[in-house]
Amino acid sequence: MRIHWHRRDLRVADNRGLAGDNIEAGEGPVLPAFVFDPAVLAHAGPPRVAALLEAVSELRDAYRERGSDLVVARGDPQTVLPTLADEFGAERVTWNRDYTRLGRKRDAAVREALDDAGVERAAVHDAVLHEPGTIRTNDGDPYQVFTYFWKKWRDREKSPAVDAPAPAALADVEDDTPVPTLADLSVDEPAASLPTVTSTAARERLADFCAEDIYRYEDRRDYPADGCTSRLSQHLAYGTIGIREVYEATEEAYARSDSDAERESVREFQSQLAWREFYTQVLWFNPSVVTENFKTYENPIEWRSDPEGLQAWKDGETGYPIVDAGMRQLEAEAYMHNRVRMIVASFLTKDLLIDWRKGYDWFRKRLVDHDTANDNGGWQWAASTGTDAQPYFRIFNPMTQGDRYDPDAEYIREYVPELDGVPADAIHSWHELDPGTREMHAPDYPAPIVDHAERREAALAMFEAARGED
DNA sequence: AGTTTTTTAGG
DNA sequence: CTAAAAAAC
Repeated sequence: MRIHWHRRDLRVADNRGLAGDNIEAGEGPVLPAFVFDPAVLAHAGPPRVAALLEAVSELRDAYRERGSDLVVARGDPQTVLPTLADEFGAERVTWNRDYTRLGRKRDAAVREALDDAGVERAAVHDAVLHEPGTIRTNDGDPYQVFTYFWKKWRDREKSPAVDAPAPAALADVEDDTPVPTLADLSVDEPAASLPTVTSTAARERLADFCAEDIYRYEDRRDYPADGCTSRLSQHLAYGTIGIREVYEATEEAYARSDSDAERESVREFQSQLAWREFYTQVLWFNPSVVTENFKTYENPIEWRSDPEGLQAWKDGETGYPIVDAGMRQLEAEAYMHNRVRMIVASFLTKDLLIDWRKGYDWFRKRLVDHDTANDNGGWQWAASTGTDAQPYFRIFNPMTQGDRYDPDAEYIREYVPELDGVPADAIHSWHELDPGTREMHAPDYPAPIVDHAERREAALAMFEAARGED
């Protein structure tokens, strides 16, 4: 018997480790298991733990429908897994590889514990189409620039989705250990209304997206009021859908297109999948990026300490409407539109001049779809500390961005009720209205807490100093 | 995956 | 004079 240890691959279909793809999977049935690891849970906020519980419950249902069960345990995996192997007489444990620093440390400890217990084990690449290290520059180095990575990624052959294991391949077991509740795990009920994070929801979403919105994606993905993005991020974060299945659906959409514009739009979406894998390989080769700048400047960057500014940012009370709308969407839905993520990240780092780590930590606790590689890559990009760091090109003007991507202020008004009924042109020129006019339009909405033009200069000076120039 | 300033074109 | 394009940062 083999145990498949589920982590961020909470599905039965298109699961390479579960299917025993490309590994010596051994004889006998597969016993699926999930371990609630306090160290991992401590790292997540309520939205992510709630989503995890939902996904694990549905996974268990899927196994029960197949006449098997998901064994649920709690504790440190390095002690739990050898115990489970012993209890069920499993001679082998498999899992899908985790590319984060924390995950790799945990997996190394589990490897050692299983070796000590005389249990065989194998880790499988599953979460990405092209595993870290397989796409390199012609000199053999991992890519640090997306464009060239993308060209190779796009042209390389992809492996197909793998089938769910047949019921006969699964262990005939029953486990009456309940999936823990939030209370069992001492985690608060999330304040946000969360998306459904299950394989069923993921498949529906993928099918819907590929039927229609994928063809508008290129033109409309940056308009947060449009809602034509895939909304697959939480599913990719938990693995409630497999990446090969996602890719195949986009290829089918490509085959159905009847114009170059539609084909380009599908490719544009696929490039977003490639961004995910680009940042995954950046993280794999540079595990310290979770806490350190990817790019080293001559001198340390002199980020400011501004607890009030940070709090206003978190609360969505900065007086910059698009920034506040984004931060309030995060609070309400544990989610934020990607364009707005860039805007609020630029605002924190380039207007408030606050260290990106403060923002990254907030996102990590709040976002239901948090993914270390993506979020860290995004934050370091915005902060000009990541790959392709460009201080001059990465200072967003929050008014211009709002005006350009939410021209009718539809998105802004949805999340900032104080601005309900205020004309779009007043919203987009909020920073230059005189206090009396602001008071007249929206007495409860704050004035801008900083002057963007001034802070833009300060940000440039901060990077000049870091670069060691006068 | 940008913004601001300067230059040029057009009425 | 405005608006679009190009250049600079």
